[in-house]
Order: sequence, then structure tokens, then C-alpha cells
Amino acid sequence: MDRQKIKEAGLKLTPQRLAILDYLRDNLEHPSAEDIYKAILERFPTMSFATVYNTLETLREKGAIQELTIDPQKKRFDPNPRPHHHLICNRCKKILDIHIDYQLHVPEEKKNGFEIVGNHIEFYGICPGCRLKMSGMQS
Amino acid sequence: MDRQKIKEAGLKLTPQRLAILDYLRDNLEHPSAEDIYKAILERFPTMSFATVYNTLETLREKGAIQELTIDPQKKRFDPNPRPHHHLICNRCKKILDIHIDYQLHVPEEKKNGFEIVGNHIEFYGICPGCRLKMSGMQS
DNA sequence: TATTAATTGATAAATATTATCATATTGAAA
DNA sequence: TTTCAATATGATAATATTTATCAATTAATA
Repeated sequence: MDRQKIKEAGLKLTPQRLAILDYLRDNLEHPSAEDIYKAILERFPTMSFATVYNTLETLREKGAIQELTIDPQKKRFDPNPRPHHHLICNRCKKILDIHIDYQLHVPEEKKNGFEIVGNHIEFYGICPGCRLKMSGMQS
Repeated sequence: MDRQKIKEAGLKLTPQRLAILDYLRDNLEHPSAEDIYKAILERFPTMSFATVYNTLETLREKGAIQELTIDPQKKRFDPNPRPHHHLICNRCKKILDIHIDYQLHVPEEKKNGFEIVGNHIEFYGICPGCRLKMSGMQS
């Protein structure tokens, strides 16, 4: 439940935060701050853009959501804070979750002295929709 | 050789392009457009910021360099266009190459109809320098 | 060398994000 | 409950990054 997520993070429960988490929950689109703002504005006309950014940053900081750097144009947000990987369409930039637990071992001599704490895999490809569109035209 | 790289890409050989590729070659820092601009400006005072962006985008488009989306603040560029992975320091955001050939199999039922053509792994950790700094302080 | 098509550089514009701060709201204490 | 301090919001300004525009310049070739 969203209320719990906010409480657990030690944050105050505000309608704005609930609206953002409500929109994010079950959202598979990995929306940008603007996407979120626009979507919520319809039901919540007083929502400010700044609040969207504030809230997203706060939630990320508290580990309640994930910020994705996949899109070179803008940040995108993932309601699932647990480690998982992503499947990205090279054409339309659609992003899907992909849950596979790979055991990626890095030999000591390749660690460059780093202490490795996690990883994230981006799989690139072409989504079904774009493949259809492409088959209808020449390259 | 840089000249070849440019020729092969079907591009005109300009001093600006040479300067950028020269700076990028053997550079392990994965610099941003601004880093590149500033560094080159010292030896090449007429270089324009727009040209840096133009050139980087053109080179990327032709497959001569890689654009990294690892840094949420800005794009960073990698002189090595061949697939490889990256090791990122969570603290100072230093980025190092990591060359390991993992065979990442994605079962058909997890592909969501995508045709997968590649992948990129980001390993997160703390670099030796930051570990040292951290050991000297409380969290 | 002359030609032309590509490239550069100056600058403006667009986009995305962060900062500022007065006002409003939440949650806890009285 | 009401009160109050800390936190959050919303309006807006500021900053940062990237892209677009376009006249002037330059590279490649004929």
C-alpha cells in the first residue's frame, strides 16, 4: 500500500505523494517526470511540477522508487525499487522490466579495486510493434 | 588511426573532428561534451561548443563512438564503439570499462516478443579512492 | 583552381532539472 | 481538539544541457 511506503520512508503523508505513487503503481511505462505530472494534473489540478520533482527525488532517496538513466533525454522512474533488469526498444524507446537473476561474477583482477554492490542490465532490441512497422517498409 | 575512422564513416576530415577523436582516444574518463570542449579549447581556441555536439552526434550515428546514458546529469562518451560493460562508482561517478563476455540468455517467454540485439551491463560499486575517503569518516 | 556540398561557429531556442522561498499542511504534543 | 514546529507544496526564477538555425567557411573532387 502506498500509505505504508510513505510512512516507512519516514515521510509525511500528503495527497500529492499518494497521487504520484498511485499513478506509478502498476504502471509499466517507466514514465518521466513530465508524464507523471501531466497524468496527475487531470485529477489533481493544483499539482505543481516542482512537487513532482521533489517527490520523485525524495522517494528515490528513501529507496521507494528507482530512477532510470536509460533515456538520454530525460530521467524515467520505476515504481519497483528492487533490483531487476530492463528491455529497451531501440526504435520507440519503450522500456519493459525483465526479471532474471543472473549471477554475474567479476574476477578480482577486473574489479580495478572496486567494491561491487550491484548491477543493472539493459537489453536492447526491437519491440513487436516496431518490428511490424519495419516489415512494411524498406530500411 | 583517427583519420581512417573519419574516412570510413564517410565524413569530411576536419581539424575539429581530429581534435575530438584525438582527445577521446586513450581517454578512460568517459568525458561529457563539456569536458571535451574545455579540454580541446586550450589547444584549439576557435573550437565551438556546437561543433563538439555536432561531431559527437555524427560520430555516434556512424558508429565510431558510443554515447553513455549512465550519468543522469549529462551524456558521456566512450571512444570504444565495440560492446563492453561499465563499472560505475556510486560516489564519484567515475566510469571504467569492464571487458567480460557474459552469455546472457533470455528465455523466449521473457522476451515479450522483442527481438534482442544486444545488452549493456552497469556494475555499481565504490572505487578505491572513495573507499579510502569513506574509511576515514563515520557514515 | 573552381565548384559544391558538407561543416563550422555564433547564437538563439528548446528542454529538463534544480533552487528559492512564501504559504500551506501534516503529525505530534499539549 | 487545538497548537505548534517541522515539513511539504506551489509559483517562479535560475541553471544546465542539448538542439536548432543559418551565414560564413572549408574540404574534397573535378
